[in-house]
Amino acid sequence: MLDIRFIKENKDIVEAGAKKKHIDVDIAGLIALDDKRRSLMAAVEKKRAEQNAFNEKISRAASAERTAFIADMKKLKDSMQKEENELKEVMKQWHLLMLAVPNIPDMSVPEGANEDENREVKAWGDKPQFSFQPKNHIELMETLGMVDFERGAKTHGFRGYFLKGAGADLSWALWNYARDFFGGRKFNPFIVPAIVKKEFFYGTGHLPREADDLYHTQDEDYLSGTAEVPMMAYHSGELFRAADLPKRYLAFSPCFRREAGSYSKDTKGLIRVHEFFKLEQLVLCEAEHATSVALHEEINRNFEEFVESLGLPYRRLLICGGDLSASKVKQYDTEAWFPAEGKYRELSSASYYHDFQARRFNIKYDDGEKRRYVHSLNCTAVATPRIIAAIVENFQEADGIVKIPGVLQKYFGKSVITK
RNA sequence: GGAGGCGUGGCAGAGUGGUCGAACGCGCCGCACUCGAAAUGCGGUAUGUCCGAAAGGGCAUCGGAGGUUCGAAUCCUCCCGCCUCCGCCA
Repeated sequence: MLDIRFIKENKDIVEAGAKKKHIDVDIAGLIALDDKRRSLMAAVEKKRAEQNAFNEKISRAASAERTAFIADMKKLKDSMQKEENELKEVMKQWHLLMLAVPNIPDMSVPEGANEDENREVKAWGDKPQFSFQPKNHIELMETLGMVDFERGAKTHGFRGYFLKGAGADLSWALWNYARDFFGGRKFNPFIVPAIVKKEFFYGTGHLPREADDLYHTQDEDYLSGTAEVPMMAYHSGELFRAADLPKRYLAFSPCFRREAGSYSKDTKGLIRVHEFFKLEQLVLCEAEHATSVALHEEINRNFEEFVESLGLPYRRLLICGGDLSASKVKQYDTEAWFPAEGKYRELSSASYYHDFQARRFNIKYDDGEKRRYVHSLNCTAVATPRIIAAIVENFQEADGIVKIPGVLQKYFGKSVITK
């Protein structure tokens, strides 16, 4: 959600932003509707003022006089009815249009129609060179008894999986390592609900756009695909002091994604699954662009350093306008190298939103002079099991065993996974 | 799941149809008194939105959404949350 005053004063910027994101939105129509909304409000409020003034008279009047006054008031009320109904209708349309206005992408976001035009801006690490044909994570993990897809499909269905043995242990090791790694960077650990009220998905921007990709319950609640939703909802409607900011959270939750519309993609393995676990970095900060930018770089670097500490080769993608969702200002993805496939796959996504989400969640802070909406940002800390697939593929040996990265060994308890 | 109770400003707590955006108290801010502080006295102290250069003014808001009424914190309906008891349960 943008500020209507900002939209009116910066019509060209808003329109150019939508165009860069390849989103159609009628800004001129919105502005015309807003003029209508304001004139209707003025008319209705004037009559209400009249009515309020009269109410005082009625309460003071003697009963004979009162009857006459009340008759007058009935007339006034009837004359108000039409404008009130019109205003209600205009407000409804106005809200819909306001929700449709996308956030403005940063200058540094490249032009581009879709994900094919995302820009690689950095690559780190040496891709492993194997003297043998590297196996994919499916074969490796099945052989090492880390995963069971067959019973996963039997139990859950398509995309189902069980992690077992070293697969389960490696998950716990990664969570615990991440908890220590990010805890050392001033993040507060949280375990958050995954079943969340529908309204909050509008706040983050996941609804209405991604409705098909979300599971929901018979109570009309939704299962969140990321802890970003409950973690933002946690502070909804709250007011901070500037001194309390920034807030840094490390939120752990199960994540549920229907993966509707991607039925033909990644149908095997642990890359694309219906449920997984994720620790997410989420930050709320003061409403300064420079602060948002600095924190965005920081939380993205946090993840890169986490991946570097594991020794996984990766690249950083700068997401182009056409692939940037409506609510975001800018996004980096971190992709790890998957040697068996011979390509990079996403491990993390770091985004900032300015006050776009905070307006919808009504999260403010008092800067000493006035109340302002906070800025919000988020970035993956670690998502299992996808990162496990990256680890086993990169650190496999000729005999099918997998070496555990040094930093993980004390959490995993062993330095190698063998049959 | 069943039964009952409750939701008012930063806190506490009145208010059951009419000058109620809301008493009293606490807290907080300013001023006075004081060398200073405490105590005391006086004044101020919600949010959102619209108009306005500003001063100021209008409107809305008593958990949320609707409704009844000339008029709703107060009455009605639905929803949400909290508390107590019963049931069930990791």
